[in-house]
Amino acid sequence: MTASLKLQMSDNLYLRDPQETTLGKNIIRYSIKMIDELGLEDFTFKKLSIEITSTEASIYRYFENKHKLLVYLITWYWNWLEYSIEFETRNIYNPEERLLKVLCLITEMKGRDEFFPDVDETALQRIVISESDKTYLTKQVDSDNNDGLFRGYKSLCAKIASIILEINPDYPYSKSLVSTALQAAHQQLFFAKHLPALTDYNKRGESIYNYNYNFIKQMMLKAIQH
Amino acid sequence: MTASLKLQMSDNLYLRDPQETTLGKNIIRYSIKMIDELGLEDFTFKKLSIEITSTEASIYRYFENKHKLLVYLITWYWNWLEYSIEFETRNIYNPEERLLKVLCLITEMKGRDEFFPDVDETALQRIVISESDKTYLTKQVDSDNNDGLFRGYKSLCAKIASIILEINPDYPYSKSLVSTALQAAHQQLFFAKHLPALTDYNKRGESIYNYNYNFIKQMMLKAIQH
DNA sequence: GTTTAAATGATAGTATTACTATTTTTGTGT
DNA sequence: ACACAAAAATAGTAATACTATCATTTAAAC
Repeated sequence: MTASLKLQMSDNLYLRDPQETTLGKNIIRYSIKMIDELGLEDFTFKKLSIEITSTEASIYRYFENKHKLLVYLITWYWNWLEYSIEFETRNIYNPEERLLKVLCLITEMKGRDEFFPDVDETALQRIVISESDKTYLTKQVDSDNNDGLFRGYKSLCAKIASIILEINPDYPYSKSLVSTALQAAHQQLFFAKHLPALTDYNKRGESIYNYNYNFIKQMMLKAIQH
Repeated sequence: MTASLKLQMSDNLYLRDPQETTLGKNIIRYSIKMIDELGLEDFTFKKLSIEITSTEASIYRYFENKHKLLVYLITWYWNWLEYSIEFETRNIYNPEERLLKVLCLITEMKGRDEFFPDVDETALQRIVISESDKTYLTKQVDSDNNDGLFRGYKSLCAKIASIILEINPDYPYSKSLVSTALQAAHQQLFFAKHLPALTDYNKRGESIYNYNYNFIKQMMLKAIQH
């Protein structure tokens, strides 16, 4: 059995649900591929429509614009991460242990998850690394936030922050620490690849993912210790 | 005496030095104003040229494109920060004390620096908060890096990292910690304002700047302690 | 199996963006 | 008064980010 799952995406993220139709699934699949390859700025609905032999107008029926599509993809990733955390920390009752598992999930390189055959998680992780900040670094952030576009990210942060509070209920910066760590998890990967002077990663021996895990683990555990 | 200073900007950041001419200074002054008001995506050379009653073509003689102009502005800010660190930590010989001073400089709200009358540092700080990541989160990051566009940021990070190593020469993540902290210093301000669910800042009492200082101080000092 | 409605495709059009090119004007130094 | 560089004026192009209209395919409902 290879059951396939579907993440429930909140309906403010699209005009028409892309998980419901072939065209919609194509939009998701190929937008991931193309944003990964071209970068967000060079990616256009026009190019996507050619790639999937459809039309711009059809894509606009699913997503208001490129920005909304990006938010959708990134949110999918956060929802997927939160789901894997849920899944992988089942039956771990010790909060320290659970936190370590979470850190592992946050910092590891993602492979394909066969439960979600329509999404290339590896490519999507690369997109998250280089494009996710652009979802909120805009002038319309407040209105987007009002529309609930960032609920996925907030929910993920809240979940991890709650583990921290289990470990140390007096730690006053749980949410700040989590949002900082999540950011660092991606930023350090980007830096290691493109601006290595901004990290201490040194290829000999360790993998970058391992380096990153250790860096963030050390930072977080020290920060929250009594 | 109100001497005015000029930060030496490396010449790969522009086509014609904007600090040399009235038009150049206008480009700097009004691009800061307009990017702050409109956001990077809605800011165009066309609009800027109208604001300063000049032409697009004239602006293009100073900067290859909008992206390069942004990199210039952000680099100016990093250079200015590094210069203020130099200035403000003179005669502080204790590295812990120096680090605290640096953290203060990184997290405080910037007012106008009368030594640089052409730059509105307060507006520029807001731009750094919401736009600085966009300097490197592009597909051309490697070629930009090759052209030396990120030297200012690297130099700032290296300087702060060296203080950390003075405090604890065995700490293996000095540069990662600094790049993470610098990022957090801006990100948390942004979140506090626009996505407060991602921080623990709670308006009662403390200012956001103070909150942020304390958060980052706690995180860094714990991380580097023996 | 036909009707009907929804989804998609085809086509066209617009304002704006991100430039490049050329030519004229202005201002400055000698 | 002349030379020269900087800037302004003007024009033009390909691409982007849409919107609108209408025809066609498809799928669901009766």
